Amino acid sequence: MHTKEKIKRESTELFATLGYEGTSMANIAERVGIKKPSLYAHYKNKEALFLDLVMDMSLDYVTFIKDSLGQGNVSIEKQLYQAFITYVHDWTQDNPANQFYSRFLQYPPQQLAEPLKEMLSESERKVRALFSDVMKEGQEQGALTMELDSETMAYTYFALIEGLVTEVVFYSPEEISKQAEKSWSVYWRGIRA
Amino acid sequence: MHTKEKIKRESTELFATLGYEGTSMANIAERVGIKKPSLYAHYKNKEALFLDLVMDMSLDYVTFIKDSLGQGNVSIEKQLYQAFITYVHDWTQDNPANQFYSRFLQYPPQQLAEPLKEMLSESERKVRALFSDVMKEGQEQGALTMELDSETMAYTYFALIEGLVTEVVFYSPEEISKQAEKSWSVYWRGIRA
DNA sequence: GTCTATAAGAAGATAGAC
DNA sequence: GTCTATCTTCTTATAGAC
Repeated sequence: MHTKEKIKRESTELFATLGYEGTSMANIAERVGIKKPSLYAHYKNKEALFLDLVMDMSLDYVTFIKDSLGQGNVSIEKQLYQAFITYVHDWTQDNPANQFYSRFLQYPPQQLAEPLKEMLSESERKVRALFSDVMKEGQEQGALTMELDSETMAYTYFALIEGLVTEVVFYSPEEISKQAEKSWSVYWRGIRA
Repeated sequence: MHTKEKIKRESTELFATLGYEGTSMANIAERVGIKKPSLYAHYKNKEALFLDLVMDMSLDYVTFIKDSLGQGNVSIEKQLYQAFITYVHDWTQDNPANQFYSRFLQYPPQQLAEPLKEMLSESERKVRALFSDVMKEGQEQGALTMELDSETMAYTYFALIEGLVTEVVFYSPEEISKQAEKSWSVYWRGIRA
């Protein structure tokens, strides 16, 4: 089953770069090093292949976020800062899996919009809940302001990260990482007690 | 030349919804109410049509931002807040032109990436400079903190807006507008003097 | 599982009449 | 400027041999 893994890896990259319609089965087969019809021995059709990738992504995403949050035995500020920087860094790197996730979360192929949104919304909900808890803990510890509610802080946290990642259009990953440090200080000033 | 306007309007909507490869010339012609070959009397080919739309967008974008900034005879806080809310509101509405702009800024069709980026980078640069100036003025007036530089405040401002707009994937425009108010308060706490 | 061959259709684009 | 007819190429997908 090594071929199937190769199909996944190559098609992830192609879909992320060229989009769903922009990527052809012939295109994928060529990269894998097999002929086009051989793909159909592994997947019923293009949609099935694509949805299999989406499934993988949504699982990996939650794992990635949990890891970036790290252990709870450091200060809230450190914990949030670390996850913030890691997230922005990894998401702006040339990482096909992340690019795939971001792209199709925002712009799914229309006929697959429903199942795709269903799969990914659940992941996002989990991740946001995770951070909302961290914020609440921070408030209890007296590290974060009580003037704002924890959901707002979590929501804004994600929006800012999302926005920074989007800047890859104009800036290099290195510039964005530098800018992320500065934007963090704006955000931290905004939520600290 | 009424037909050309109709072609632009309909194709903007289709491209924004279905993407570049996902939109066919037949598809556009049908919406316009003409036959496919008639399109070629107005545009040399699909790429030319698409690039004409991009050109329009980049012009409209700068105008829109200038308008949302309003006159300078109110407080910096009001001015920034107003533009912030307006931007998020308009960008999450069902507005084909804005959706077109956002989509292809982030994910251009690969063969058009170069000319497209060239056209849009210039608009973005202008808009950012506009805001950087407002921030500097705010610092001189003593309304904004001197601990941060004006570029950082401007950059973070845009990143946050971008991120909020991205949330349309999960939330309704109304929910996002509400959240934008709250995220604004985080941001304002972060930059005020 | 992989191949060659091929079907069936849709894509972008052109020729030439009106 | 718009049409019908057509070309060429590319698309997804299947049949059937090995």
